[in-house]
Order: sequence, then C-alpha cells, then structure tokens
Amino acid sequence: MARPETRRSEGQERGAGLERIRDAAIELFGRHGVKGTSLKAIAEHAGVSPALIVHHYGSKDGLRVACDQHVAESLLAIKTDAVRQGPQLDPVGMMGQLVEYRPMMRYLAKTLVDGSPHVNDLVDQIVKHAEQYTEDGVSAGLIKPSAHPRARVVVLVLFSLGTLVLHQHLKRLLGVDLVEGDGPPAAYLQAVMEIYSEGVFTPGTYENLRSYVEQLGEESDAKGGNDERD
Amino acid sequence: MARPETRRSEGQERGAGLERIRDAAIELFGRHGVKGTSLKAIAEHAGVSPALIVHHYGSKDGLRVACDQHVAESLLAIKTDAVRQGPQLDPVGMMGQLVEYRPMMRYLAKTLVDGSPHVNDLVDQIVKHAEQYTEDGVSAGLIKPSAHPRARVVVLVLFSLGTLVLHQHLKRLLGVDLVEGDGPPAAYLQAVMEIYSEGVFTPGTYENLRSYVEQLGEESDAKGGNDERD
DNA sequence: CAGTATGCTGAATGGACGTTCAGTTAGGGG
DNA sequence: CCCCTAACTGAACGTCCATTCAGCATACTG
Repeated sequence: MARPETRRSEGQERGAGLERIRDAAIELFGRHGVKGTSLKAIAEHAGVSPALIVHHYGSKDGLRVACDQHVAESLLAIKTDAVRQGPQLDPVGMMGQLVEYRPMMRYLAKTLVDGSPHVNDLVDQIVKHAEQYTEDGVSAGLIKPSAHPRARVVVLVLFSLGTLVLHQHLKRLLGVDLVEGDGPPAAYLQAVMEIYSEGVFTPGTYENLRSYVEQLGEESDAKGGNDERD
Repeated sequence: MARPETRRSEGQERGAGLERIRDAAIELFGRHGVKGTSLKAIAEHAGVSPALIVHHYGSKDGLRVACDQHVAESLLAIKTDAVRQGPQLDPVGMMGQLVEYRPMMRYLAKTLVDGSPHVNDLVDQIVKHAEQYTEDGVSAGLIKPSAHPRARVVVLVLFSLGTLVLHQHLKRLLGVDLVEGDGPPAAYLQAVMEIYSEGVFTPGTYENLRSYVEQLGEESDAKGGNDERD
C-alpha cells in the first residue's frame, strides 16, 4: 500500500472509537446475543480492529459491562426524565417506539435473561420508579389500591418486561412489534388496557379463588421462606 | 426389555445413551443456554463421549432440535392432559412446581428468547389451548368476555411466559421462585389474581384511557405513516 | 461360529475466538 | 523540533469447540 494522506477509507475519524465501538456492541449484542457476537463482528461494524476493542475495554466482558452501564443509564434517564408518552399505559412497551432507543430495547430484551448486575440494577430502579408512580396514581384515584402493593408492582413490571423479552412471539402471534414497529402497538395496548381496566375474572370467580389463594399465603407464611425486601 | 448385566466403569449401562444425552442437554442448555454449553460438558454430564452425541444426533444443532421437540411434546402432553392444579390461575407459572418438569421449564425460559420453530409451535399451541380454555371460562361465567379475545389471550399467555423467562428477577424482587421453589409461588399468585380479578385502573381512568386507546386503533387501521408525538 | 450391525471411544482436524504484542501513525505541548 | 502519549493495527498465540475418523467391544442374526 502506498502512503495515503488520510488512511481512513471513508469518513472515519481518529478518536471516534469509544462510543462507536460501544454502540456497535449494543447493536450486535442486542441482535445476536452476547455469546453469539464476536469481537471481530463488532470491530467490523464499528470500522476498527478487534485489538482496539480490547485496548479500550480490556476484554469482551469489559465491553459488555460498559454496554450494560450505558443502556441502564440511558434508559433510566429518559424514564426519569418525563412522561413523554401521554398516558403511560405500559412504559416499557411504549418505549420501543422511540426510534433512538430501539437498539437499547433489543439489548435489554436479550440481556434481561442472562442477568448482569447492572441490568439487575436497572430493573430494580424501574420497579422503584413504578412503585412511586403507582402510589401517586392511587392517591390521585387513577389506580386501585392493592392488598399487596409491592408484589403488584413487581408483577406488573415483569409483565411489561416479559412481553418485551418475548416481542418476537408477540409479533408472530398478534402482528404487533414492540421494538421495530413504526407506530404504537395498538392491538397490544388495547388488550393490556382491557385487562388492567376490567380485569379478567368475573366477581364470582374472584370470591372462589380468594379463599384458595389466601390459603396459599398462609402456607408459605408458615414455612417462613419469604423475605421482605428493602 | 431385559437388559444384560454388562458392567461399565461406574454404573453406566450400554444403550441408555440417547435419552440420557438428551436429558443432560436439556439440563445444561436450560442452565447455561445453548451457546454457553459445549458438547463436552453435555457428554460429561451424561457419562459418554462427545463423539457419541454427534453419532446419535448428527450435530449440536440436531441435538438442540431434539431437545426442542421433546420439551414441546412433554409440556404439551401434561397441559392437554388434565387440570392437575386445582384452579389453573396461571398454568405456566404453576407448572414449574411439578418437580419432574423443572429442567424443561428452565430450558423453556432460556430458549423462548432465541426462537426455534419447535418452541414457536409450542407457544402457538399453548395460546390455542388457552383460547379454548378461556372461551369455556367465558361460557361458564368465570371469565369476562373481551372486546379483543384473541389479543387478550395472547397477552395473558405472554405475561405468564414472560414472568417465567424473567423468573430470576421475580426471585430477586419478590423472593418467589417459579422454577426452583418448593411450594406454590404464593406472593406471585396473589398479585396476579388481584390484577386479574379487580383490575388495576379505576373505572374513571378506564373511561379516560378508552378514547386514547381507541384512537390508537383507528390510527393503525388507517395507517397514515409518521406520527410525531411530544 | 462367522458376520454384521450398533454403541461407543480416543485421537486428530480445522476453524473461530479472545487476547497479546510489537510496532506504526497522529497530535499536542514543551 | 522532539518527545510523549494515545489511538490504532496486523500478525501471532493458545485455547476451546464441533466435527470426523478409524477402530474396539458388545450384542444380534443366521
């Protein structure tokens, strides 16, 4: 090779590596999973050499941690930020509509399952946030009070995150894409809203199940295997 | 059926390989994911050599397909089988309590995300099953009728599968383990039941959101294209 | 008993991967 | 200008992995 004045072939500048690498990693980790993505692939996607990634992040795992942190911070920032979505029916479900955050949503959907500390922190804070949000809703008379407030919030958040994780199935079964769709996932939101508004069981069923479930509660109390958190 | 008494090194019998290998694979795939499990590890866990796995299943992917099939068939069998659990509040959530199926639950929880044809089929059939089950419930007056029956069923199934997939988080946040727990996941079931019985939103909120969500439905029907929201 | 199919293995192969390293290029401050 | 630092690379290394292969041992068949 001759010695060109600018060695970067196409518009690539020196020093833009760190973020570019991290974003490429989030993109590919989100699409093919961490184990399914090689440093070489990330390097190509970012227009750098594999060695540079290690130089910057120490190791593949170091890069993964950096991605975790960045995704957690970013998503938490816009969550805390504002109620950007009108009524926040299903915050997590709606967030995929914000185009800029789609790669992070994909990343979340993939990494929520193999559990890293930072992603766990993110989930914890989403729950915490939802707890506050729910309490406010109860005070404002928008949300019904609950006999098990914390458990309800946790379950609601996991419902929401769960459908995000399983968005491929939602797409296949309902034709609604939480991550790639170009509009609000209407059919999904309609169903969710109906469930959360009207419930699913009839009042009679409620009464029948109540005794059964309360009995469960007593059993597990007797066993003493339940620890309250925070 | 009588097996000859050939002693292998340590209690291992000849010819017991196929199932033993497949079960070991389900166990390890479920614990560490498919990409995170080597044939060597499976071989050791099954007490055979890696070569034998390939001999039987052709390739790692062949083994994976066999696992998919077996898990799908088994779980579908007991689902179709009977209502073994008293009131089937959350069939998927409760199924992990059946000790014999725990490895399969773990396997499901891991592989639901990276989507294989057989697992997709399984999900489809669970939905189909739930659709029937729900219709019956409606007829019997136990379950409220829905304006979007199919969407509601899909969402309910994905809620259930979603919490299964995220069972580690449920464990961390609520101390309830859907897969390893030794009793019914009481706190989880209580919350689920409350949500499904009473709903979450107050009637007033319902009315407010109704117009919003129905508007979504119209938009997606008309499909105008870009929607900018502040 | 001979022959063959089958369960099974150890060793070898080739490729992919994460990581290391020596060295090159550019930039900025003295 | 020189030197220091930091970005960056190609090549090499060692490891792990899925897969192949030749061959052994056992069981079945005629």
